[in-house]
Amino acid sequence: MKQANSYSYLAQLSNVQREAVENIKGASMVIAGAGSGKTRVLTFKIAHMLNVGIKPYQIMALTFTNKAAREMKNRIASMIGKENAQHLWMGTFHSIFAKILRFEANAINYPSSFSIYDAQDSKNLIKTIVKELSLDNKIYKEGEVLSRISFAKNNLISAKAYETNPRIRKADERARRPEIYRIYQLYSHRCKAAGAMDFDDILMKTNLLFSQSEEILAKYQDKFQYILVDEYQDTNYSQYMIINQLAKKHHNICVVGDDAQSIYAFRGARIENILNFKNDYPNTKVFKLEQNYRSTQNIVNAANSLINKNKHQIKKNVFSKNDVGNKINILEAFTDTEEAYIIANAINDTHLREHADFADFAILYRTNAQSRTLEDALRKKNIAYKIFGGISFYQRKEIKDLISYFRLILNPNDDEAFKRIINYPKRGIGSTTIDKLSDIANKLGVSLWQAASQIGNLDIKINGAAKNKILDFLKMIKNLKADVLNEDAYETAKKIAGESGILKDLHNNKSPEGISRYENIQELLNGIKDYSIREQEGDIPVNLAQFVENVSLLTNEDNANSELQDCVSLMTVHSSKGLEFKHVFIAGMEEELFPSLYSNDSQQALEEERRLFYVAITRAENSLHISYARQRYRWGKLSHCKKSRFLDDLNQDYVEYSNSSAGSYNFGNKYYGKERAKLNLNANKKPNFSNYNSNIKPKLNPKLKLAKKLPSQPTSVAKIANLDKIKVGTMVSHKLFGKGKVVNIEGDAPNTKVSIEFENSGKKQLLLRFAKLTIL
DNA sequence: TGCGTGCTTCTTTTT
DNA sequence: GAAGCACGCA
Repeated sequence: MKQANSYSYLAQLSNVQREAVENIKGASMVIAGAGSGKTRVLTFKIAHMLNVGIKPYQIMALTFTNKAAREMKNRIASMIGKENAQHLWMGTFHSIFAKILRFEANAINYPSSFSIYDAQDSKNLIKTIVKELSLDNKIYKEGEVLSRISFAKNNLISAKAYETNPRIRKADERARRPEIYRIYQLYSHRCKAAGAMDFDDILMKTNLLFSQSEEILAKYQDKFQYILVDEYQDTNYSQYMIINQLAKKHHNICVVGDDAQSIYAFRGARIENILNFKNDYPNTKVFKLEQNYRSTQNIVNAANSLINKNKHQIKKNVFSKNDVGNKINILEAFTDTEEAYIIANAINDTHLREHADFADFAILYRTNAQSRTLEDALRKKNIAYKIFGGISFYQRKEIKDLISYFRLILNPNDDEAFKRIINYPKRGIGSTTIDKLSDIANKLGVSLWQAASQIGNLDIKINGAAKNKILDFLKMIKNLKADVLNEDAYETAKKIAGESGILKDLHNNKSPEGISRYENIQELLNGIKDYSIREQEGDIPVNLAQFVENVSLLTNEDNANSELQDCVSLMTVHSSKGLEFKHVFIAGMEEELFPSLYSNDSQQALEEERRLFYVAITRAENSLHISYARQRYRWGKLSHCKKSRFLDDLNQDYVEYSNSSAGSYNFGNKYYGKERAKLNLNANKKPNFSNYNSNIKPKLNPKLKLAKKLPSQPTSVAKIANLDKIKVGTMVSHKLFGKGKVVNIEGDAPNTKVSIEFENSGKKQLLLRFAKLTIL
């Protein structure tokens, strides 16, 4: 044990922070207001625990993202040395317990190489089940069924318990979805047969494991004598029970959180977990961190005035002793495009005037779809940016395809992976053959792989050609399987990408998206290389299995483009949790967007949205700009918007309004002035959008490598070049229908419908958005 | 069996 | 805006 004077780091903490850090034994709860140094307390506490002689492998620290875990680990390593920090059990609930489940897989009758189904896999499976049960897929929408199943799992309700629970069944009947229990049952069976778990299973099976075997539970209770949980307000019942069981023996548990920042109820998070913690552990010591070290007084005060409108909360007095700072700027723009331009300009101006780094800026929004307009504006200004979240790298088609090869090789029973790649790249195994194969598999109660393996022995109505093609496919997978466990991950992955034909297929595709997909595959391979270098311990190379086990649990934040250093961050408010920026812009502060349309029906949902806004505001250190647009392009249509009610919740002493027409807005008006002229906008006049063309693409700076976007839908000739040239009477030609004459045009772009009298096939009405027309 | 086109539908947040 | 589906042709 070290001498007291070696704890000099404790001097860097405030009194309360220090007390919380030094309280190691027993149950404790740290209620940490936004910006109060919560992460600091956690890192110092863990470092301190190690310093007083607790072994790193006795500590389990659960964080909300892998990135948070990694950063914390690094900070601890810099305080007490890498050696110790490495052996901490630190990560998300999902990654830590997946690790344990792989180790104990036997006990719950799973292969230790079980696959993890992501949301897309789960939805696909549900879709096939709904079809098989001949249910109406309009009533049993896969997303809704999945969230119902997810709700059950997060509350530890098994398929059997679901069936026999009258209250749940009634609720389903009232919602006119009485058959969900059957889908749930089949879904569970299929996952089991495929050796797969979905996200919620990881937590549920952990509970199962612990309740099933006292021996195993005791083992982990004794192993993890000290448990720390970050973001405790966002844990659900299933997570709560895991923690509860593990801590039952030694009672050394420390939870950290802020009820005001609970924003994941939609995922089953229970704010009560934090409100009731004291009931579970009567001797709990509570530490309240109330001083905000992050933001100016104006920002903190405004945030307080907002959150005070919520009824459900632990009363706290969050305060700041920083500068008063500027008032919060609230801007009204005419359109979403203009809003984006103003933000881009503001960032550029502040960058030039105050020499602020671009990395000091963040633009936050409620929905991922909003990023598009903002991106366009930033690109037009040549401002580098990176997007967190959105379609994550690992969700891309080509990436999922390659990873499905990995998954199938490691776990041949993985049906979702099997279906994905059996005919990609094209091998002439079409849907008819796959349907037949699924039928067989279902009848025998086995996986597709097993059904396919027996294809030679059975009297099956799959013709010779298809049979041979399937056998070839099986052979290829088996060959690749041979060296997967021994060789180094990168080499194996490269081999698979080559031999599966994926690389060749993408290489042959010279369209922009084909090229970008090829690049993405290369990026994944490089990522695997980086991963194995990072994770390697000693001389043993990291094999592919280790990579794949983790890849499904990587979060959006984990793969943010790391090459780009000095760039503006774009993300949803949800992803911004735990981060801070000098200058924050919150865009799209409009009714039905923020608060979301879906939160209208309940007070609870509205309060969660308000907490979400609170989280957004409290990300800002120095300056905060909130904006809303009067009109916005949404779902392909320009629609009117109303200012968000939350803006009126803010105490008006701390805010300052401006609007883009006043001309006094101090961010320079070069750009939006021009835009306005084009739009024919005027403060006193109703805006006229007849000249508004949302299809103008910004000129891109080719030198800037920016976040990749998915290819959009094919753009038609008419849409880009000839829209204004098509009038009644114009002669056009269509690939399918031949020559014709325009006889009528109705509706505004992009929903313009044209009626054309074709010489051969008569009158047809086409939607200009899709129709490819050549003007003659 | 594969592929292109046209059309419908549903629009939140994420481990 | 984008995914999914149906249809019809090769």
